[in-house]
Amino acid sequence: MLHTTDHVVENVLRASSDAPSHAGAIEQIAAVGRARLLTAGTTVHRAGELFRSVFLLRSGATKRLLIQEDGREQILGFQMPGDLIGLESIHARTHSTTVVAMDLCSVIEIPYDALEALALENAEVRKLLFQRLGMALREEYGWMAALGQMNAEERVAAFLLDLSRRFAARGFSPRRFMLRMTRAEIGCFLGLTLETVSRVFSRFQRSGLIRSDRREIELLDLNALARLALATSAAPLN
Amino acid sequence: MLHTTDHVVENVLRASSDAPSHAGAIEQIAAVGRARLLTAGTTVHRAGELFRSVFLLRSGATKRLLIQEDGREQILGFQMPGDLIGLESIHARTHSTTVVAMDLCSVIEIPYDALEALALENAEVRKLLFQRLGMALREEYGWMAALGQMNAEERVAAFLLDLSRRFAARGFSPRRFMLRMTRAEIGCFLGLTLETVSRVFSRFQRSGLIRSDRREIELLDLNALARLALATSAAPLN
DNA sequence: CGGCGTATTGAACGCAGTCAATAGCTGTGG
DNA sequence: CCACAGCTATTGACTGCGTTCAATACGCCG
Repeated sequence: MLHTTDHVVENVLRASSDAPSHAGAIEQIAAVGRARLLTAGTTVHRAGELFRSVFLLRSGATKRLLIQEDGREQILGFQMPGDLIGLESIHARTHSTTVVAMDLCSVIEIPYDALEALALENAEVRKLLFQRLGMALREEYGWMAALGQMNAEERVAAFLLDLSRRFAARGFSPRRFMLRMTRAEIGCFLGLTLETVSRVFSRFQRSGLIRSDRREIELLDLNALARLALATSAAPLN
Repeated sequence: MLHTTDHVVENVLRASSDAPSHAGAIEQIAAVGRARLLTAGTTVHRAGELFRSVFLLRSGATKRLLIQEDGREQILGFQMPGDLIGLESIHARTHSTTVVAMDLCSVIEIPYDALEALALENAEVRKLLFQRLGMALREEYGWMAALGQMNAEERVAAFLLDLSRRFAARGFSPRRFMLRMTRAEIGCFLGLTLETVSRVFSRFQRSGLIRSDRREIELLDLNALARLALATSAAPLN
């Protein structure tokens, strides 16, 4: 009941992603791949590994991270069903980031050769690949602005609204959802500590902006949150 | 003598960029475009504008920025000769960022139609477009990690090393170069204030890491700087 | 029940921001 | 030629937001 994963599996086919593209192309891509099941904690791909495949996330949730030599790590984003994983390494030799399954994930591995062959004959697929790459870059720009300019409350608001928007794009409620990640992971993504994230959640709850009970979140005042997170990341320009 | 722009014009043909691609493809792309000259302060493209063209920077320097509704702005990166501008908006309706010339810039405007036609018949060009997009995304990941995890000194060190690496890739000295941007712009890029940037420069100079005289920078101890900026942004993994 | 991971909350500290004063460089006009 | 304005950079003093350290509570699963 509380798990959204199963629903996602059913919904991903019609609301494959927030990409402004036809579902057709993504299904054609999926058709040339092979399904894999990943348990929580296993990697989709790892930094330094040779690039061989792109992955389509069908169900579950993953996080992308960059691990520094000194051990510090930065979470670069969270992926949802319908997202393509590893696209940024196309025509590079190796992966530069690591993507880890946060729970049981169903992915479709699309070997690079098959993807290129498909892209060669299919204009829709070519278009989708560029769209997704460009979209990822534009989203990253938004988060860079968030980390560069916003204070803790604004970052958390932008984060919640981003999740809301992405859930909505997949046919789920934009007001009520389950967080798949810990406070520490949210902090690691937003450049904050887990304590600060927790404090902001509490503050938001006291001011009536959200209702938060551990991983369960309800956004009570989307407008107020949006006012806090004026940043572009929450409301993409394109 | 102190201006590097002229030299860049001569050098761009053989060291077109830090992209791991043949110069051939970039020249073929340039061939289908039309040269334009932009004075300092004018825009290459503006957020919200319809996407029509990609631009190849031939000489000069530009900055990409995201302007929030509340007026705050974040600099997302600085472009150097050989860089492609606007690629992230391919197959999107509009541009989401603004790119501004920081001095006299020579760019080649490549209309989208011409670029697509070229990409259709030329595998090298297709490959280059994916490489550049992926590279931009991976660099952005590095800067996101910098803003999320690094303190002021580490960020400035990473910034200087990134410039150094990019100048070197274009055939210039990696140890001695001119900054094209003000302290305020560096700060805006790194999520710091201009005062903090200035203080870090002074501290680096006192510790013998750099020699800095207004816009002129000499990196005296690249190793020490690299130790500060362990982050991936300065030393790409791929 | 007890142990472990996760979350909340408090108190004190410190890094970077803010405010402010000064200096230096550049170009302009008297 | 110097005076002056405007922009850029440097440096100091103080403040404050978010971190750090620490204690406690909560939930889940053996």
